[in-house]
Amino acid sequence: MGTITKALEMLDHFSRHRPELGLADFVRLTGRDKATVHRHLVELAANGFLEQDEGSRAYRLGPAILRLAGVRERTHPARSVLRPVVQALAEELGELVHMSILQGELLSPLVHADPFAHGTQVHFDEAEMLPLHATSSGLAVLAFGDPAWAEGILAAPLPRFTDNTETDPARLRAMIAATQASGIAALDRAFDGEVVSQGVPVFGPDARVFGALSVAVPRVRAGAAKSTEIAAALRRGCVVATRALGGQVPEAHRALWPEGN
Amino acid sequence: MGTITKALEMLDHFSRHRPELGLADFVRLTGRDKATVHRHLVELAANGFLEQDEGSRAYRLGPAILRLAGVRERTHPARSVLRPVVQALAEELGELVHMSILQGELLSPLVHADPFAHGTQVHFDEAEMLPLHATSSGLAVLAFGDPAWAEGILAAPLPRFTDNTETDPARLRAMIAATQASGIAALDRAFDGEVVSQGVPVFGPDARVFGALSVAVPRVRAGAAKSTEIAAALRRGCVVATRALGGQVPEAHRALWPEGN
DNA sequence: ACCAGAGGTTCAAATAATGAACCCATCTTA
DNA sequence: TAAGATGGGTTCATTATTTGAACCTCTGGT
Repeated sequence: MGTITKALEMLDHFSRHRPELGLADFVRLTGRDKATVHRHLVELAANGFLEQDEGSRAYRLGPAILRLAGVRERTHPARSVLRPVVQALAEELGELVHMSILQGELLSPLVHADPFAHGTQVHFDEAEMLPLHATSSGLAVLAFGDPAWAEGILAAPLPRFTDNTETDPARLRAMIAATQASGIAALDRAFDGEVVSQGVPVFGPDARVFGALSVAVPRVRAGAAKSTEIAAALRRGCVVATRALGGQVPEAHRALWPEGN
Repeated sequence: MGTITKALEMLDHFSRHRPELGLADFVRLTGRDKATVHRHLVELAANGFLEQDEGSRAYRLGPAILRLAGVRERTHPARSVLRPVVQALAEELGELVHMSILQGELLSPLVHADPFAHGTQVHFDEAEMLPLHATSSGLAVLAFGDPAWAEGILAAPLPRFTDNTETDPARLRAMIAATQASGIAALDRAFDGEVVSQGVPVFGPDARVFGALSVAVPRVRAGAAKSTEIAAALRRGCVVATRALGGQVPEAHRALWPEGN
């Protein structure tokens, strides 16, 4: 392992619950010699990747990271980063794939790709906001977002879009539980009367739900084999999209969407 | 220079105008051997600090940076990072110092510190939004923000707060020019009839104005000596605050607020 | 007055970084 | 189409940088 990697890996030890770490903490966490660790810390700090608290001498993430993140966001915004991911999935599956981000109590479509591989296609409007309880994307977000927040959504009156739209909180809770168990949300004609869809959550920094990735198939083409194929692709997609955003899958759920790497 | 620094400095070559760089570009920019540069690039990419375009093989800033920036923002938000800067300035000068951030066409106070060193104090309300044309903070932002945007502000009717509030666009343009030349905005009783103030801009990522740092003094204590002292402190403050935010002073104006380092 | 644990430093020994030369594409241009 | 130029990437002996045991100093607890 190169010196650069050793130094950069130290940055990974910071998190919401560990905002500051001292020299001794790093020695424990890395298992490396104190002198080595100290030199790495000093060098990271000299470059602004860490800064040291005057009083406690503890280290925290530095401002240089903010600057670089600003550059990345301006030059490669989430949308342009996710587009190739969505397109690759769509081409692989031959079906419509879309990525939406959570905004308040609705999902806002960010990118979609339709391979036009078949005669019948799913209609998708990027300007239309998606409800949480009636789409597979939404179900995925409800299942892996903050539970108290999800309860709040279920508590409000829920609109019905088709005969298959579920609006009963108790049954929705069961569907959320099933999604939490499998890692994949699946809905049959709940929003559009001709569409069957599956979705996975996508996580942002600090392992919070950022949005969802979903595949929508015309009912006429849906089937067990196709469903299995899509689920497998989405499991990968969850990890790829999360990684592209600099996000991370919550530790507790990591087994649901195995790391390809 | 350590290996870590060599690798990290490569990240600094990315900017809005240079979102992607190839191996040969880095060789030119760093002057180092191609093999060395390549190994550094690979190691940075392996840690997610860079990612490589499949097609062009060029490198761009990677998602790991976003993740770390998210952690830093959650654990050390701008306000808490700037508080010690503002407090140190206030104690050094014995006067009220505040930092405000630009929100639309007004400045929103973020932190302030009052050393209570004298009998007469400046009244400061953190809940009150500050106008751009009548405060030194605002003048600083107008002077170093986007010129077209600043013109738009001057084009609208401007409220008058005291007898000294300047509302004439032509005269305001002259004051902006003076601020651009000196690097310090100064106003005498333009917003509060008893207060004299000076301000400097603070820049965020990508060298755009983020807000302003300002010192307000009761008119009765104002004077040439004090004004000079404050200006010197603010020149430093601009650089310190900008750096704390991960921002950068625009290249063209760097001489106005010399780097302490 | 002592000990434990923190941050930080030193210098010989050893490991990891280095760079000249090389390979293989693709793209220009003669 | 052949020769040259440019770009990405790799190899391996040489070299220089990183490494870690021991040491220093300070603070807080008992």
